[in-house]
Amino acid sequence: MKFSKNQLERYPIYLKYFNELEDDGQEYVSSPSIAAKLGFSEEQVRKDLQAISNEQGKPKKGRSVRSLIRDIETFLGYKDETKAVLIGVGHLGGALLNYPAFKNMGLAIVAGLDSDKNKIGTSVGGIEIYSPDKLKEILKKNDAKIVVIAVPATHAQRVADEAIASGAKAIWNFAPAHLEVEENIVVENVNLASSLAVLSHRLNLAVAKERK
Amino acid sequence: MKFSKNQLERYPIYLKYFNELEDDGQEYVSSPSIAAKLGFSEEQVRKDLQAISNEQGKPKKGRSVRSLIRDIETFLGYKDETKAVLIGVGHLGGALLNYPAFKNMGLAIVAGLDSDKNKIGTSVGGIEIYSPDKLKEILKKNDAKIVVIAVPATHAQRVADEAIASGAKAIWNFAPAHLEVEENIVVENVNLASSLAVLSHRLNLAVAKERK
DNA sequence: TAGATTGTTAATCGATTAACAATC
DNA sequence: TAGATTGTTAATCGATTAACAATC
Repeated sequence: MKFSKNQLERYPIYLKYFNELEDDGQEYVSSPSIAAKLGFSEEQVRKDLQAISNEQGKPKKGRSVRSLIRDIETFLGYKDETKAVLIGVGHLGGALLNYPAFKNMGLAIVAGLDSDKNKIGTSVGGIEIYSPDKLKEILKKNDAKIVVIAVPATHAQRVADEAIASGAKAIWNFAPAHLEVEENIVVENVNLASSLAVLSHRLNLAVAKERK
Repeated sequence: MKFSKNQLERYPIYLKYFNELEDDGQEYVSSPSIAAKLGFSEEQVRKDLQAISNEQGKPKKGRSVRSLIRDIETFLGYKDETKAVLIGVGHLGGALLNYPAFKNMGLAIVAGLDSDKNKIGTSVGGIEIYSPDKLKEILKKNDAKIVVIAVPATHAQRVADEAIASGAKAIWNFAPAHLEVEENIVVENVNLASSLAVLSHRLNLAVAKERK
């Protein structure tokens, strides 16, 4: 089974919703109701859930909320802790170190790195800050494969190169920069400019439509 | 011409690259070279650029870097300032108020709102913080249509409802929550859980491949 | 039973890729 | 001129949607 980027992005959205349903004490949920709530088509919901669930849905009832939560969490790897190192403890990096939701997603940021001597040795969000030259050591010691990059765009490529040289296999890039990496390295960009481009374009369409 | 989400997301990536080329003094750029650099196909690059550019490309040379920059900036609306109000001046909200790149994208956050009395009246990243009950007034005074939501997930829906009731037409949602809004309201989510899901899945595939 | 919902197979749609003549 | 690159039209591919029998 192959999962497209769009499809993968939907699973955390389902999971969020199912957790709310469970908190409300709801035992079963049907594809049509999920579709209506989340704004997807019901066929898509069925396909998505079939692809990752072990338990069959029950005609007339739907699927067990609890088993869906378990199956999505397993699929997304929320059950086993994945370790990561963050580079760049500026405003954004600091916010990421303080982001409480990561631990529910199985992501543990084990260290923050920053070249600012005033930051080294302090801790942010309960996570210790080290000098960037400790990267290799820290990755190795923790068997961490993910590096989160939150440095200014001008430094992002250099930092990425260093991360890869130090053994990183995946880069979660928050810097507004395109990174060139060898093909066996995974890069996922959180590109606010791209997100804003989508927002602006849709807003313009909506405004134009209203004027009509 | 209709623009897909994916396509819209590519334009800021092109723009970033073209700005680098211009800084290097390069006058023309060809689709094949762009494709090689950014990891897109050359057909896609040609289609994307044709869709938004006024100037034709020149066989054997490519397209004028300067005119591409101008055309993408115009298309993305970077030339005229769009105003927004941010709600939730926590770690993430504070980072957004300090994010310098927004002004290059034509986005001006004119105010931050937070219910914390210790924050009200202070300024973060040069932007003043107000009480949330000032939302309507601030949106109106600035003719702002975009509300940036950076509150905890549990408050996000309520804040979104208030924003819409106060006249917001678009919501840039950084809270890890699915928002239900009327259909004429534009919502763009920056969902770190979704982004991480893509990263993790690809990393798992890459690791599995390596083991083979 | 009737009806809602499932799972599966087929059809559609849209985005991406390929092909190729035109051009500097 | 030869060759690289363009713009455009056609083909392919993959994701989404539709259709429908099976089932509780």
